[in-house]
Amino acid sequence: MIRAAALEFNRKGYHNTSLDDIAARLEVTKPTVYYYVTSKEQLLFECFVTGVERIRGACREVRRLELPARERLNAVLRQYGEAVASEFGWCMVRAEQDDLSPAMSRHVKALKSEIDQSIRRLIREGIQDGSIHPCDPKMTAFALAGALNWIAHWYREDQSMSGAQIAEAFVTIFEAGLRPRAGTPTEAAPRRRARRAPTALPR
Amino acid sequence: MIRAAALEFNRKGYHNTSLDDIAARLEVTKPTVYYYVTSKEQLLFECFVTGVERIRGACREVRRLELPARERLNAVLRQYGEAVASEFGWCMVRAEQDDLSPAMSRHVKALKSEIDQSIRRLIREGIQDGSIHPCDPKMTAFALAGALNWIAHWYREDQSMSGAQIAEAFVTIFEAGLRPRAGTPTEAAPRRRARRAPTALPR
DNA sequence: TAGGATACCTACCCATGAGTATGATAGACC
DNA sequence: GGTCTATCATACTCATGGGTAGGTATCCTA
Repeated sequence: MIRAAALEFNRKGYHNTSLDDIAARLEVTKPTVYYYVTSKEQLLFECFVTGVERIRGACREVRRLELPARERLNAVLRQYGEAVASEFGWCMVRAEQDDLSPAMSRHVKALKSEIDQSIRRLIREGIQDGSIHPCDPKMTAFALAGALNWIAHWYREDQSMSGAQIAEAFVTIFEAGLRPRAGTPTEAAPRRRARRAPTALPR
Repeated sequence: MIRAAALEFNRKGYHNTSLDDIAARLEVTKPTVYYYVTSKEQLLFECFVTGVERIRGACREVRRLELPARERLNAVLRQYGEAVASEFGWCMVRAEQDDLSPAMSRHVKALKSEIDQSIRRLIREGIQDGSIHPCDPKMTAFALAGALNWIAHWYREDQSMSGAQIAEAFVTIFEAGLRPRAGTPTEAAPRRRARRAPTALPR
């Protein structure tokens, strides 16, 4: 039921999906849907919760691990990425508070905030235990979550990479950053266009 | 006009904003709005284009610069971040193809793809000229764009940081990555919880 | 000062889609 | 064989909101 809703929201967006569409996918009629749920927004909410629970679970899991915070963070990010690439990713990421009643909206916000705080905490711990380079935990958490959330916007099942592979690739990028490291083969090219800067950088 | 629409979409989302709302903000009535635009979706489209043009401009600008590709990329990312933090950020980022007619949807997709390709190209060039650490250009571009796009979801004008400041913070994060670098003071703590790993990492 | 263009209004139409009233079928249990 | 409950359908109601028909006031120009 909620899975059918998730798949349909995925395809056409929340507002462009009618309950008749969802009913049609299940090969029943609209009143049957209302036999199981009380409203369309409840459907969206359930989809959201289903997806988000996986991430919350991962946050709880890593508490028990005796690992540097960066590795615990990576584990959470991997689960996060897979969750966003799942059929509930769309709902998790795109469930706007505008689409929900104030009560449910508060609930959604609370869950999102909890995850955000977990990530920030892991970053802070990582800075303390030396496994993460000092940075602004808030901005960094936003950057990480944003990159992963965005997966829901471009990823579709038929893609060549699995959710896990994407998550892994992202973790690698986050860890390393773009700047070349000493001791890594980087083609050692003599920076072709980099002779000088005749114009100032905009901004 | 399109600015008013953008602000209203920002507040309540596209589908939850009626043309009466937009008209009310301008202190006119709905037919007046239709005097200037032909449809609601055209309004969304115009907002989108307005925001995206800034980024396209930045992509063109940096072509002229004689700088390592990483610096040119950073310049684009800064403009990108500021654009997303602007009043048109919401429309740029959230304009779903589901909400637009096939023709406009194609147009939107083409513009988005153009920017995506520009970023990938800069990454490839950076890897070649040695200013960017070897990585998967496609995934990296997705990660960068995702992190920046996500700004539109959480940033609101009254925030303490300006769009430029956020963009700058993000560029720093992307460049450095999370891993601590040799020679940087990182509290040099003896990785407190990191004695051993009694449990396997999930996944 | 007539004619037209610009900018705006009041009052409507109508398709869509969320949600419901009411009743049918089919198995379970007595 | 009756009735009770779970499951589902037909056939509605009704608010919302995109879009339009047709008219008016202002102002510019000839």
